[in-house]
Amino acid sequence: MTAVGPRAREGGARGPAGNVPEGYDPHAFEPFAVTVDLAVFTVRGGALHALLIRRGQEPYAGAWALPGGFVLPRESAELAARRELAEETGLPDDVVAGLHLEQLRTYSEPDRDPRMRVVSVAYTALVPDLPEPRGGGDAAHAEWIAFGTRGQLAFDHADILADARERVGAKLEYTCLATSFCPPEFTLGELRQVYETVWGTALDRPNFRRKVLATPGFVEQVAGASRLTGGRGKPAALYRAGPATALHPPLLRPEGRQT
Amino acid sequence: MTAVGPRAREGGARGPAGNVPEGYDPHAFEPFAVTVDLAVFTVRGGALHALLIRRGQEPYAGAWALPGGFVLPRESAELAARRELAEETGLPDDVVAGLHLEQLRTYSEPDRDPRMRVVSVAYTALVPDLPEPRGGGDAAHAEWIAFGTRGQLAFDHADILADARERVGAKLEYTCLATSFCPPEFTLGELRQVYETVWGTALDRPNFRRKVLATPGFVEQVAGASRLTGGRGKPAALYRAGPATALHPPLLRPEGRQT
DNA sequence: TCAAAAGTGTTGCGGATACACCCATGC
DNA sequence: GCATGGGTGTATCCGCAACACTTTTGA
Repeated sequence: MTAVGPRAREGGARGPAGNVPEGYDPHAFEPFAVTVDLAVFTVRGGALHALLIRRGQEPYAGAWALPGGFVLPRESAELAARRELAEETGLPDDVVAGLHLEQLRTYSEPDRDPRMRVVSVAYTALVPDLPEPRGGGDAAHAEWIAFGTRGQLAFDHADILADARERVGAKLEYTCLATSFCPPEFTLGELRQVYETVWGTALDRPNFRRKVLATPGFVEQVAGASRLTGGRGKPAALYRAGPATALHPPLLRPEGRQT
Repeated sequence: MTAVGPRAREGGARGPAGNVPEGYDPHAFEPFAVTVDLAVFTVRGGALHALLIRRGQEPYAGAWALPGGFVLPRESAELAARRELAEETGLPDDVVAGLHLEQLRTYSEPDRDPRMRVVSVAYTALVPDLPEPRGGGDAAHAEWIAFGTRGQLAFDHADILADARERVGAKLEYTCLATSFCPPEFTLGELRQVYETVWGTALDRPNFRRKVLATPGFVEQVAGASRLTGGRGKPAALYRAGPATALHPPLLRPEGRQT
């Protein structure tokens, strides 16, 4: 079974990546399956949640797994991730099209799937607290699980989820992505809770407010609108996500780091 | 031709990523080739250089391309990248084993290679200014090219190289990776030149020195050793790379950004 | 009247920038 | 001696953390 193609490098006709030697037969060697895995996060009730799916078959039957699926022959990995996201979350396609999807990393250990060689491109998505993921089709099996609640995850999905969580925490420091966790209109208190939940830290309210407002394009005030948040207290002004993507200067989490 | 496997999702036996539906035939669909591409950088003579290879065959015959190659059936992508790096640079295997290799991103556009579907995992490596890459085998074709000098690159390799360069610039801000560009023992002036070259900015010498020395584990002084650098001037103390990997606080490049 | 949350003001400390200044070496 | 690069000291400035304080609502 050993591949003829991959080793064909004779005669200076070497194959740099993205390059196929002459006489290469696509079917001559054991193929790689290429899939996408999705680490979809939301903030719900002061806790970080991930979208997981209960597996119904071996291997890892009964375990939780990340949503995902195969990359189709004429699809980029990002498109596949977006398609799967729409299927699993039940969100309308146009909403999914506007979501921020970030490529996390590719997992390619030879034995990560016991059945065959599967190379998986992992993506991270941040979504607002949705009513419920039950949209139709695959979404029926998906559930929001509080981070760290469930035990073992299938395959290497625990690694992927941990990597994704770490990345999200770091991203909040120097990008405007926190607004992706919020509904279209939100208060600064809600935005602050996103940071506090992901970082597991309490932030100084006045200073947080100043920093956010001092970054041009991070948030834009919705004229005249306000909303009560905790039931009590002064109604808070409402804001929309602004056009900015980067955060200068960054919003650093206090104290080295805490998980 | 259209895949039976990838679409097989009937009966709740859905296939999350890293998961293969029952009855899946690995050879039933058009396979994906999985390769690695390497963006290898060095600093030579005050300019950033990338390791490139001149293509000898169509498509893109005569154009420059990134080194890389196929991931073998029992190999992770990182291992493949390390193996290719050893082959292309002619460095001894044990040196390559210690080098920092970072996964950049995966490129999966369906038509990035006109011949077949190739999904490529790109890696970035930072190496000291080596004598010459001519070691043997493939390395004979590799050359260090000053960044931006050569015109069109093959495939989407110009995108990959640009992404890698951007990432390297950002990484210098908050990691200790700059020492990877330096020989085992180096002066602070050489380290500063790495930053100045990659960022294209002049840095204040005294302040740079203080920042580097203020970060525990970034560099360690080699006791008693010193070396002349520009031929003239006071001999500079020699330093080794320390055990630290992260930079707290970060070493920010002045003024928003300049390419 | 009290609690809770939003919003504003102010102060003080730490760190970085921007220099001035000495040291050692080659020409 | 002078140019060149290494190394040290220092004043000023800016940012931000920490906290006090006012405002507006529900109970």
